Amino acid sequence: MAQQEMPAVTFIKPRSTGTTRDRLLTAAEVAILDKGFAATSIEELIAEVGITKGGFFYHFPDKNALVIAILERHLAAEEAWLDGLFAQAASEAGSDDPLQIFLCFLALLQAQMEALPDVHPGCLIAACCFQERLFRPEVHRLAAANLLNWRARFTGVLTGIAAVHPPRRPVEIEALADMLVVLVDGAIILSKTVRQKEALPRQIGIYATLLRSLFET
Amino acid sequence: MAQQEMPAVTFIKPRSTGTTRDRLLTAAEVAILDKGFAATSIEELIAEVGITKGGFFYHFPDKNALVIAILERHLAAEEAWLDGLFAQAASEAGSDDPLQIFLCFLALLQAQMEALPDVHPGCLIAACCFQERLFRPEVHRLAAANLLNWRARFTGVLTGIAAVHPPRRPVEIEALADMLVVLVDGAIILSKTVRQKEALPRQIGIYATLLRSLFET
DNA sequence: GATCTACTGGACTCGTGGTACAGTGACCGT
DNA sequence: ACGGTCACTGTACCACGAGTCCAGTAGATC
Repeated sequence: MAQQEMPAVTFIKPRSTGTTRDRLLTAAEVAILDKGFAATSIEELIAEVGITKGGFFYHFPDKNALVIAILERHLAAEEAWLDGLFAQAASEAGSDDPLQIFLCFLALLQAQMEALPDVHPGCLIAACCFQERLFRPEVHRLAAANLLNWRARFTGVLTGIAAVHPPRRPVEIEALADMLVVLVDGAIILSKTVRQKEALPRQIGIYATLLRSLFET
Repeated sequence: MAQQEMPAVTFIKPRSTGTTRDRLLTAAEVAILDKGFAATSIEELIAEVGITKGGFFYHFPDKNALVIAILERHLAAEEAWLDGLFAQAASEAGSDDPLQIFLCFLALLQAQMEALPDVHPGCLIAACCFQERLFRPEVHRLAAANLLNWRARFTGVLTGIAAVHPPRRPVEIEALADMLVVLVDGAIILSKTVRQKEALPRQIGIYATLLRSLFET
């Protein structure tokens, strides 16, 4: 059955950088953020990476598994990035005051978002959120774990701040922690939709202002 | 070609309420919010409404046109709903102070979100945002117009407030207006993802607190 | 030399979007 | 009573993408 022509033209193109699996993940992540999960076809991914369909299904049992792998890789990277930003803020704040350190963190975050060349590419978690039934529960669990992680992180920081600087008005610390996450996700939607990349850094800035208004003496 | 059996069994089932087109829109809106656009098949919609594929394409040239129609209907309804809430707030505030009226509006909004039986079904605009390439530019334009409308509305209100109550700290009024929209969209993502319906009303509440912190004397 | 890994290549099924078009029952104006 | 329009039905058909199956194979490892 198999025709005997061109049997040995394998591995001509350079494997470029990273493993095939990793390059698939990267190509898929970019494509999903750009145009959504459903609009991203496996055929387009394998064309970009330079493998065949069989090769794709060798790595991932289905499209869902691909999303799960992307999310796992993304969450780890984000964790490291957040740790780095916090460490940098702690060293640059020039103070031990948790409020000053957090404000410094927010300024760093804002600066990074401002430095993006284009509107923020989007939030994987949000993208998953609106595709629910396309995914297995595992995807949902990963997304939830990520948001709860942010919540826990910022709740800890804000609790520390409130202990030193009693808030001017009673606030639920956890809701205030959620607010930053919510603001980032919401601002990504806004900036993508109205095509204004300033929207995201502006929201971070205003969050800092409101924190000052609430905690600073 | 056409077989002559069962020719006249048409219109047996009651047309239920509303036009077929409207019932299609409603079914599609619910399904899209529930599981996303891509996961919503035309076949499933026509089965629910009780028409055939030909009937669907009689009303809409394609799936995109369906989304556009849903968005248009939704935007009009939302406009009316916002007008109603503002009017109710103005009459219930017991004051001419724009800040008090806006705080009353926020309280009403919060109460409505609290009263939802389940997590908020989701934001059509956000759902569209993460499906970009599946849609024609028209869809994107409608979504952007909607967000800009909210922005204009709240910017007007907040400008009026700032004129009477000079803010404690300098803030960009427009960013503060965006913040409410951003908070609502972001909180919908949060509440859907971690399955906590309180997240949305809590964010509205905290927005009100922060406004007080900023504007109240 | 045997085995394992990471694929290739091709054939096939199924679901869904979308096209095309002839027919038809109910209603509406004349 | 007649013609036309509206709102569909019913059927047939194409394209495309997900996913399955599997035999073969180049290169590295033991």
